[in-house]
Amino acid sequence: MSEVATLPANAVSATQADTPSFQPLYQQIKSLLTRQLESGEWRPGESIPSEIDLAARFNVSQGTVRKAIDELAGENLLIRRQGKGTFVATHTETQSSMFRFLRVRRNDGQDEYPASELLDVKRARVTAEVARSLEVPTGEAVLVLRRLLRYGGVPTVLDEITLVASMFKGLTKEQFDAFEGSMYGFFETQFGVRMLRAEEQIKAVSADTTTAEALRVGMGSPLLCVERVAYTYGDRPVEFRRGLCTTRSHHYANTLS
Amino acid sequence: MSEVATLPANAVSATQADTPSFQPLYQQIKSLLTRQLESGEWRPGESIPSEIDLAARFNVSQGTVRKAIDELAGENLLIRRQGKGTFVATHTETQSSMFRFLRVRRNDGQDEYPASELLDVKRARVTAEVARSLEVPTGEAVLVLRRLLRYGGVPTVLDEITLVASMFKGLTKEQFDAFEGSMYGFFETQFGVRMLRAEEQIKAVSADTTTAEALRVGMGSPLLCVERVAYTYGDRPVEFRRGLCTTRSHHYANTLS
DNA sequence: CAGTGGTCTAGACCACATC
DNA sequence: ATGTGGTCTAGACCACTGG
Repeated sequence: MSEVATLPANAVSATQADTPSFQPLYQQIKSLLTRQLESGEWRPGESIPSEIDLAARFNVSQGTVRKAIDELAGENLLIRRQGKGTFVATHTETQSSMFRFLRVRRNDGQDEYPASELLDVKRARVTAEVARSLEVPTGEAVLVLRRLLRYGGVPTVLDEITLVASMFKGLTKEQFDAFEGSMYGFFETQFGVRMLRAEEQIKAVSADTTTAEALRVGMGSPLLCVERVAYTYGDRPVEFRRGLCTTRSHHYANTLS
Repeated sequence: MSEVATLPANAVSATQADTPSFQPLYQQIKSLLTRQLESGEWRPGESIPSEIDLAARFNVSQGTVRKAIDELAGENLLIRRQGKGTFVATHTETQSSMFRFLRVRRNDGQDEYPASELLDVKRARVTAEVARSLEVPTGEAVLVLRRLLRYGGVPTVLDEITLVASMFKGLTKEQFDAFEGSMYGFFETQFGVRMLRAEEQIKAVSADTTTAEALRVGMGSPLLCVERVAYTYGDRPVEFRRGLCTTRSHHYANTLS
């Protein structure tokens, strides 16, 4: 009972009839696991302890741990692999995990992953509008990356990415170019910043001169404007991104259910 | 044991070591429930039997039924309500259930549901392109509805909706106008066609003359073009929709996770 | 083979809604 | 008070993985 440091000494018992705001045991376990994930107790790609281990640590039944892990897996924080274990999700492993947040697809339905070219990295002060999205004071120091995605060599998406500078200390173009893998994989391994969730707002706009040139389309051509705010643990926003996307041979794909 | 007609006499036992393709019991229960939903055994909005009832009917434990229902609820086919029961999902009940598939939001973040105006209903033959999406032969008889969505009186989305005629026999503009509620609610109650899932492809286009007029924007203005294929039970496509959307004061919202 | 996650059971009790 | 879904347990066994 007193053997494990991570045991939740303050865990409420399963029965708590008079508690005004009832929280199930498995939710508490989930919170504990989330906190440990956030603190970096287990690195991305590593396995967490087995369900039986955790059940013993937390002094609950396996089924309760199971339900907590089920939810975390449903939120893509963990990945279950039968026979092997439960692993911390990462943006670095498979192609599909690297492009989990990319919704741009070919019109003919074939799978194709784009090549990314970082155009430049600049230090700047955040504008009022973006500051609101990032929940930081206006004028906060930020990094602004510009990036081009090419599908089969064809320039298709021009991204402008704003990051809170304090979380990405020392980020340079050279460091980025030396990295193999996706941008979120880069953030994860180099800065320990894990993108868990994002909200996107899509509009239609006309290409301005410089964008038209970069994407090789006519001035004034219609483009998708995809604005994204990406969040890490605790719903903390850490990235604002505005992507301009040609839809000659690609589209933005979404599933409703 | 022999009292209930719906009992699955052919349910495999829980253990089946040598079966090449193993299917868990709860998946079989899920299939049975899905079939009964599809057959209209329980109407949208009605409650299905309690977990205990179903467990007895199917001769399995309550936990197994629970897991089956959990998945169906996760797929939005059923809705659980603690203390009351489990209900067949519907597009007719609450505001939010009526607009479950609508992703157009105000830029300022306020909630607002649009007013719908059906412009016309026409009989036609399906084009090759749409036929492919609907998985019917080219030239199949279809209904084509045109509709305008207004947010706060401002025309914002112009939809052209193609339906396989054989599933919507007798649909007229008058019948539609007499109906209170959303379009999918109309389809559900009048024709028994339930939209369960949809895939959307989004592009940016320039407004043509007639669209510009309907949406009160300049000729050539950039618009979102949202193409949707909606599916009913068994992943059967039953609707193709092309929406043209102004994004002056609205946007298309999406969550990535 | 041992260890992991995945399924299934039976039973107890809790929270919520309704009568 | 009763019936519903929701939580939790303890234990058994299955399917998958890797040494």
